[in-house]
Amino acid sequence: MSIACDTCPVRDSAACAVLSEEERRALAKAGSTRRLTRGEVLFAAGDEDTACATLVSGALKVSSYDADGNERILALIHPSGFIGEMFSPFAEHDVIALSDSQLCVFARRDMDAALDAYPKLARALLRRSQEDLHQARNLLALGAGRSASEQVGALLLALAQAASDSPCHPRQQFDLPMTRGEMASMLGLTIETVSRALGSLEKEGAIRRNGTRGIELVDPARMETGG
Amino acid sequence: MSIACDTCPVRDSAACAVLSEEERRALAKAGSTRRLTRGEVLFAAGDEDTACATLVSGALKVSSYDADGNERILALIHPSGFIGEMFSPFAEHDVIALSDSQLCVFARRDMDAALDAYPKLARALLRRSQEDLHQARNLLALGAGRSASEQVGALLLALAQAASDSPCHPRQQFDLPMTRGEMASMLGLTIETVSRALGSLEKEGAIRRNGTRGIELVDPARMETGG
DNA sequence: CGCCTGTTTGATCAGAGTCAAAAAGTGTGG
DNA sequence: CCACACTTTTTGACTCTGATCAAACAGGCG
Repeated sequence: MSIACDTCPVRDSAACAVLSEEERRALAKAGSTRRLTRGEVLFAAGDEDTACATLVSGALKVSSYDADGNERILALIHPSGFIGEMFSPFAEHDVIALSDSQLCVFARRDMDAALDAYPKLARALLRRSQEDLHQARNLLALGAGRSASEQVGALLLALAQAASDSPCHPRQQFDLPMTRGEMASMLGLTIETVSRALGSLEKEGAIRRNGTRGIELVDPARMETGG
Repeated sequence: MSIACDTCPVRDSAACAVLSEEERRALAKAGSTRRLTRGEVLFAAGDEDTACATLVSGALKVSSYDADGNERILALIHPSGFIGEMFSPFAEHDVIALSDSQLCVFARRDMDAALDAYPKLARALLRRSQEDLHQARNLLALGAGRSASEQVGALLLALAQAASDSPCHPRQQFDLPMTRGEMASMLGLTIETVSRALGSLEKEGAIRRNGTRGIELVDPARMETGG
């Protein structure tokens, strides 16, 4: 099924943006759109019918689970992000919708052919992959030495950044795209600790809360010296 | 200065292995070899004269530093690994030799041209980049929920894996390529905790130690249920 | 309204951090 | 080869942050 590239909200920022109109149309023929509701699984770890996708709207999480079944969130995927195994014979991690999402999905075989046909595309994906790598490493660095409150503060900053339209200024008011439990499993903390951290950040005036999900950044600098 | 690809120990496993003899020779003309001794800095965070390199022998670490100057190791690079910024205008993290190392270095401009000239190379680098991404995420997952001893055990397993010639069996006897402090900063622990963890792993018969650096895996299964 | 899920708050506990000092390696020059 | 200085590792005693257990609270939705 063909995709409406003309009205695609990420047509200028996704990997396929490097293609010409004609090339893009050809690629779109091979792809199909898919909608997910919150909690739906896009890929499950171990899947062998590997595919890949560009996220058009919504948000995804990449998760793994420890021996006791506790989730650990390894990455968030935002619109225009690319996800999926191009080389491993099976999916390494679960990919699940954090909110209702819309994707542009390709069979691996077709994406493989596209890589051969359009060298520009391979380069664009390489670029994305390296950015993802930096994100993953930044998430690693985020945990280093910092206290629980500092970690939560840093996560809020990152989420504010992701919620922003402009590429370098965070939004000062936004809604959390995830539950406390999901924040906890991104940081390796517990729900209670995250909740307390948000409480103390608010008490010392770094943020203001609006209901359970609404966040307003009041004094971002103060979050990095968290109590 | 041209490189002796004919005798290169990673000629079949590095990214350039996908090139033909002739293509490889042409690429080698643009590269130069470099030797580093333990502790030498290959790239420093913020560097603008970005370059990239394939590691021929030895080992590298990718590090960042928190506000107090404490190191956090984000990744290890092993022979045939590729390192360097291809797209970011400056280096994001420090890259430092863990042991005496030998590299094959390319100016970004030349590597860029090579990507255009040899689409196969772009694909090979994409593959490597995705593998690095998985490594980084696995390192993230490694910290989840586990106790200090379990984390140290898992790190030993990963290092045994890396020290092995065969791609899927860990070596049961090997030398640690890093100090206790470096192990600690990979895991976000302290030197003392790492030392104690090694002590208890030995006491309960999971490993045997040979001097400060020598490790023998006795009962790998037991490490994952660490005490 | 009552049920269910998600969040907050409180009290207690344990694992890892910190500070301090002894022990084991490593390298140097006599 | 040994004596010495220096670094790295180990061990010990104590502290503190964040996990755990438990219960109250808030919001959605049938």
